[in-house]
Amino acid sequence: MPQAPIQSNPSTPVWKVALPLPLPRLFDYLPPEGEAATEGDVGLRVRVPFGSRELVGVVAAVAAADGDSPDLKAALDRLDPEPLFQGELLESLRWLARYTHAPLGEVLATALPAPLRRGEPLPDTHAWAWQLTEAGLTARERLRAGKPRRLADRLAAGPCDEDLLDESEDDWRSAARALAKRGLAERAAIPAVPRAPAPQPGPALNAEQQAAVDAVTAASGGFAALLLDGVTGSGKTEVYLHAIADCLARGRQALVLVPEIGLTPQTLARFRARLGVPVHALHSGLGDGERARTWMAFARGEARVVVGTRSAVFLPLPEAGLIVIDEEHDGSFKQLDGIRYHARDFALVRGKALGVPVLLGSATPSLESLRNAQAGRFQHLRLRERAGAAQPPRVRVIDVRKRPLDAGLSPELFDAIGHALDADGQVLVFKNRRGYAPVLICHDCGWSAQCQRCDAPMTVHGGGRRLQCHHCGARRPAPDACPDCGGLALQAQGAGTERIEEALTARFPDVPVLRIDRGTTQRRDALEQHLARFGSERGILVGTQMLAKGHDLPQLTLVAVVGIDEGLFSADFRAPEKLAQLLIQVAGRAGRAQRPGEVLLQTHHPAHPLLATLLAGGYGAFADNELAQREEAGFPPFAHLAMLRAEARHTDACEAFLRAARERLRDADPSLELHGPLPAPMPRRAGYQRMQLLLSSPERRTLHASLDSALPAIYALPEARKVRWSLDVDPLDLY
DNA sequence: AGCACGCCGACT
DNA sequence: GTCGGCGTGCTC
Repeated sequence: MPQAPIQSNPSTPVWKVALPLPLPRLFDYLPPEGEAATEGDVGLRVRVPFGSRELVGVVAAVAAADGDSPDLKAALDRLDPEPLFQGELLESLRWLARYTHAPLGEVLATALPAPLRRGEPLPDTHAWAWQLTEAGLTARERLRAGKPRRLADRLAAGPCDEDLLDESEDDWRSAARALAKRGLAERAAIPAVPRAPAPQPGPALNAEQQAAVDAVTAASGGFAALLLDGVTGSGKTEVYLHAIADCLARGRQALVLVPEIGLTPQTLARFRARLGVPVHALHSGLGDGERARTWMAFARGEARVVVGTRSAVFLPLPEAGLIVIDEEHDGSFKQLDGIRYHARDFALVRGKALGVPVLLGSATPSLESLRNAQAGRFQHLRLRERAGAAQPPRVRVIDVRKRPLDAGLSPELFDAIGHALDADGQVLVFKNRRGYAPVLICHDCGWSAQCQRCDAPMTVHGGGRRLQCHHCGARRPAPDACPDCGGLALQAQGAGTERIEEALTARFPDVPVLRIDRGTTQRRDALEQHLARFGSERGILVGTQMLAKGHDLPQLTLVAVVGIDEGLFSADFRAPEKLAQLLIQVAGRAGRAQRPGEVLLQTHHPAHPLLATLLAGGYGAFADNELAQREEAGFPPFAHLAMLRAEARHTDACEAFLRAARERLRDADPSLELHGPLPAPMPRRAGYQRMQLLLSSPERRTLHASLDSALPAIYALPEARKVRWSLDVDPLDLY
């Protein structure tokens, strides 16, 4: 039925609703008939008519309607009795919308689990308990000895929480089913109440760890940013666990953010075993329902600890006590599409608003964080000692110039691998390129296999039989003959993990070789399973990024890193930082236990300053040097960047939009540095042409002020409707 | 972002 | 003669 427009009194307050649309404004609605809009409605989820459809939005403000807005429609529904977004979270999300220059409605939608975003009712977060029935109470003593009897005996003392059963009884579920089938026991919903923590003691802390824990404890009760800068194996996690245990003991909630590959069953098990309270996990592998339940359990103050990836930074924390960001330098904290937020930076904003300490840990801190520590904004805590008896690995550079290579591996490397295997050690060969080979070329005419939809060569897979584009996912069989000259001299050029695996298998036929990359290891827990099967026998692991951290491999005695030369000469100003972090992280995998480890770096540029600095002075020396260079060149953290990107079928539409946008920005602030429009480093991707305009300013405020004043005009550009455009504040890649 | 309205090609 | 292509305009 069409909604009749209702004439409203211009001074009556209305709902200003943030809707999940790429439009930078709020929409006015009257509350449903018979209801009044009050200040207490701010943060409420509401269902509203919008054009010919219905949307779920959030009341962002209650105020008089805009004078010039058309006749108002009434909202259809209040979705919750109380506002879902309240207090600190709502204010921090408003900050995020301003900072990313994104519409508030899109930011709020991003912060919600999908079912709540769709307007579904709030999920139950009741805990479940088991109890004996009347029949069970009388029949218990007649039960035969066994698991059901043991469970019944336990329940005779009173109802028992499933979480507690999980911790103390194995296989209680089948016992419970058996009892339930005979009507002796039943499952009942009970209110979820945070349990008093029962922490288990861990290993004794060394002096540096204790000092770090003390610093966090001393900071509790107010905001503080603490950078825990600790070499690999120095026991950062122990510091987190102590700080979290202290937070729990004060009756407060703790949020732990970890990179995508850091959230393993092992990590969770360690947290659970030590903290003695339920530890919630939050990551993309979870179902929608579970994510929504976790969100609500935190909103209701029932849940205490969460270990989660990027999006966990949006959890409500009404009783917050501590935020931890592990591997704070990791790029996966930055979202690359939709709302382009950085979870580490947003966590700092939330910590400040909540008045709780934020602990950022890394063996290889980002240059941004090191700069903040130098400037006194972060407390700098250092862990220099490796915990236990572990020795730092020896690092050796292999000069491969003029050496014959097999799959990119030098004879010296094969020898070193052979020796390590002879000593019953495990070997890791790290190559940051998956597939068989990065390109297929014709040795007769020079043709190479390019993706039809991207400006990129196709990667060779399947031992040379298939071609795959790593940018758009296109696949096709490799041709038998050159499509250009018809010749049969097609060659896979270069080497990826697959080809290295092949070469190693050929060279060491009696040794297991396991390849780990996104091709072999899609699922979250597959890495664990593969490594478990690999065991602690002698063998070779070949892999990408995925192997740089996470799982402990105590038998690893040799780590070889090949293919670092691209990183030494990349155009990306962050390439040296990424490479240094990668080398340190990978090297950290060697010799984590009693056996001393060795790291081999294979390169054509053994005298490169990055390697020299890193080897002589470690990550700290590299970082000092790199910060000086960034300052010299006017790059972050000494300048502040934003990237305006546009994509369209035709490049002229992109260019027209970015030129017009540049004029608006120039008008807003003549001092703003503008670079472009330029073609993106890969100009065509999945059939779309892409261009970009880089904004840079030494002052963050200047950058944001210019964007604030120019963006309304940019939204309104006629050229804007012919492209897909986006703004990325603090871009990580200039791509 | 959707979705409707609106003017030009190959089909029952 | 219609179904449908996606250009463009709007959404309280």
